[in-house]
Amino acid sequence: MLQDPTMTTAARPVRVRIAPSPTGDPHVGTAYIALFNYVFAKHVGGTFILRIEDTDQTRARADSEQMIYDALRWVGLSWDEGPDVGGPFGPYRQSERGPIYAEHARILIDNGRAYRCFCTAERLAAVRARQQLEKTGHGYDRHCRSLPREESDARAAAGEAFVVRLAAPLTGNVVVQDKLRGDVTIDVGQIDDQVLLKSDGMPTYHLANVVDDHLMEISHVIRAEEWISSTPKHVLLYQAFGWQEPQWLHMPLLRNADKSKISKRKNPVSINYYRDAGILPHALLNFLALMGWSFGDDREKFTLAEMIEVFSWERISLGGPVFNLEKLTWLNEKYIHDLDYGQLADAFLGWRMRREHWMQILPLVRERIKKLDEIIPMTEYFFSGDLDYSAVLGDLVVPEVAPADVGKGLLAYVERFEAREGWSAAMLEEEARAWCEALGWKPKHGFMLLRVGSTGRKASPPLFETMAVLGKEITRRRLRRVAEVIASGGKVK
RNA sequence: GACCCUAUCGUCCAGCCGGCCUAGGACACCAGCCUUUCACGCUGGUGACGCGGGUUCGAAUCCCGCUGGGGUCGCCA
Repeated sequence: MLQDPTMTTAARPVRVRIAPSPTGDPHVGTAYIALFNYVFAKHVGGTFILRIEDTDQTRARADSEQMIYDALRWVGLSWDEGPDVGGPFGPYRQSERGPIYAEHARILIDNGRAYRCFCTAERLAAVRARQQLEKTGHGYDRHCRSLPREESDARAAAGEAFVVRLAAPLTGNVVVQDKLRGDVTIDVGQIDDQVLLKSDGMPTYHLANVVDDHLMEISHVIRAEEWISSTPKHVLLYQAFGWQEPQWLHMPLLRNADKSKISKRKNPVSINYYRDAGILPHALLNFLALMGWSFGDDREKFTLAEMIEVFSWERISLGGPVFNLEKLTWLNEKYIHDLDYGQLADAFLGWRMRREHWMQILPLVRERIKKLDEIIPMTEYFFSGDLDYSAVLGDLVVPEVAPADVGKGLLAYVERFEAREGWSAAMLEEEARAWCEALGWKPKHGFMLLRVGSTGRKASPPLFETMAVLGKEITRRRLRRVAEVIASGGKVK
């Protein structure tokens, strides 16, 4: 009788997870991977878990976690276990699991599969620089690996700062058995003595991920392709602990039009953008399902329930799918047309027509209207996605600056607010003034550019208040797009 | 650069356990029909197996090489 390797994992209850890091806007890639985890789990009657990977103290953002919950629920995905709903394997927030990681790092030090490293950042930089120069190997030079245990213990006890590193095997191969791609064999010479525990006592992704997946009894790790090259390290960790590996499945990466990994420089990536731009949640989810997966017949529009019913890994294709806004829009149109009038009214009123949204807009226009009938025409750009700039092309200029440079300049402003936390009129204005100064543009020219770019008009309520209400997602998209319009001389629509 | 993944229309997918493929569907694009307008809808069209070697009676389908694309090389995830 042949042994089916999948039988061993099939025997385990299926438990899968999405493990986003709360470092910014809820990413469309998170929804994408969450979808496949969710659908697979539901197809086999398994459990879908949400775990928050917030081990990077410096990057975690307070509002990000809530936005992830909201965005995932908005598209229609819900989890059986997670920080906000609890569950038997908690806590589900890694920042609350510190002692667990420390304990496990300790286990590895004791069994010789990890060691303390006291190297300073400066020494590491020097090592890296020399490797660069001599074009020799790469990675940590294992300087501290041979430290006697007594010395290591003593220095740690004395309070010297250290990290814990994986003692990767020096010879041999590691095989990653990927259910989607077959066996991937890597020479251990490629594997670095990866940091497991940072000097602040927090684990790195590699340790936290492996420890949590094991403790939470995750049966299948379904994640994006970008993780495939660190998977051998994870396999090594499972071996070091003596644990059973989960089944690995690496999904293809969503791409920009130029095939690079999807990024906000080239594509809207925040789920909130699609929401604000008028995309229906089910349409977004359906579209994501089409990225790398096919229904089996020619069906392109289907419900989550239908997808769950017919789901199979065999229908995954591995080429990186380009996220195509036009096709999303077409699918969304189908969803809109299938709504009855009552549903359409509810969808529309629940969208940006909400009272809270009007309460932000009205203070900007009240002084500017004489009759109620002026409100809609005057505020139309608060309810649009992309704008038509054909009538204002002549105003998208800065005196004595070439269009290409005007476009580039505009992008520089976007970069500025991207680098800032929060979203407020005050911040936007501060950056705008500094931006004009840096470019040597008169504020009136720079500001007009921002005004026309974000509203499509020469006349608007106070610019920065307006941008604040428009929101980061819409503003970013419009400014990036108008930069293209300018640089192309109006060719891009 | 090293390692790894990947490769069918511009884009998303089907086909890939070899013949039924003069390669199918969808988006976009073009043309026509419908229509007082616009849109929807309908009909048709343009358009791809990256290249080179094998294996085979026969290859988009299997094997090898090349090339292209992507990812990863952090005390970020």
